[in-house]
Amino acid sequence: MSDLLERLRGRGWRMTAQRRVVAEVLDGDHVHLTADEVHARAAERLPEISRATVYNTLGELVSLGEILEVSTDRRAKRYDPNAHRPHHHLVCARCGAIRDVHPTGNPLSDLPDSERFGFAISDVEVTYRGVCPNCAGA
Amino acid sequence: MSDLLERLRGRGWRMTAQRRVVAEVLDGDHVHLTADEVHARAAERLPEISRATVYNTLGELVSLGEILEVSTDRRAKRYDPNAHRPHHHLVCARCGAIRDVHPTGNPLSDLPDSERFGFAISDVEVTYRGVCPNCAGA
DNA sequence: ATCTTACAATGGACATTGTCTAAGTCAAGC
DNA sequence: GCTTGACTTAGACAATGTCCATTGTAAGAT
Repeated sequence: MSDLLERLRGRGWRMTAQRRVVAEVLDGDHVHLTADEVHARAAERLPEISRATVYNTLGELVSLGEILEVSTDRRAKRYDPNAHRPHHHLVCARCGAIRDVHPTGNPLSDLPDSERFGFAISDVEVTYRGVCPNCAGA
Repeated sequence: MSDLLERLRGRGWRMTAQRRVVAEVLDGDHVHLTADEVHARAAERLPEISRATVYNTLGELVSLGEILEVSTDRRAKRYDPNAHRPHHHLVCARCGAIRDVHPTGNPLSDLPDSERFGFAISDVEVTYRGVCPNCAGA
């Protein structure tokens, strides 16, 4: 267990049983869970936790910069605990598995001024899609 | 009007009044409409057209490679008639406006083998986000 | 021109994901 | 141990999209 709970408490986050279990669910493996998956895992330990609370808590953690929202498909948003190192995503077109990746280079420098249309660009998001070894082997 | 309808007919697409108006709606300006916006514009000319038909027709046009689906936010998918020249998107973080952009370079070459995890990568999608001149001026 | 038939359109129910609200509950400070 | 404002809850609601059974029709065959 990392110091996520400590950091949150230090920021004046009111600590409730619900928030604790949500934070602990995310503070494990670097997988990319949906809100409902987080809710299911949280409910194993705190059966009465409501969906709304999970949604609220996830939204707060995103605002606090402790986790990232990832939308790689039209389905549910996923939550990425790896918020402290910039990265992009590699998604399996078959099974939807997501890996964090760290490309070299900066896509921003690939966009000439003439293609910026006066926008003040603040962020670039890159999603690689392909078939993972698991799905390809089948 | 381009030759979109001709191309579709040539591919054996059964031409109905509904499909014609949907194709014609898309065959105009290179804007990025949602399915419901397409439905609204189509209904101006064919008031009885149903939502399901618009969804079906858009899905078919995507399968045929005549238009592209774009998902730049968590809201509705948008449809991009500019399917014949590869491009990426620049999205206004305030108003959601979308522009097609053509970055130089190839993001694929920025992803070393060690970061591919055995995936057979087939596609890269780049989304630039920022504030458009309109929203910045306000 | 009419018939035939497979393919398309329709409307409405349903599914998924997420948001909102009013009322009850509780963590943390006094 | 109170008090209080923040938190949680259940369920209604919203937005987008999909599915299905029924009805309609485009286009080839006669």
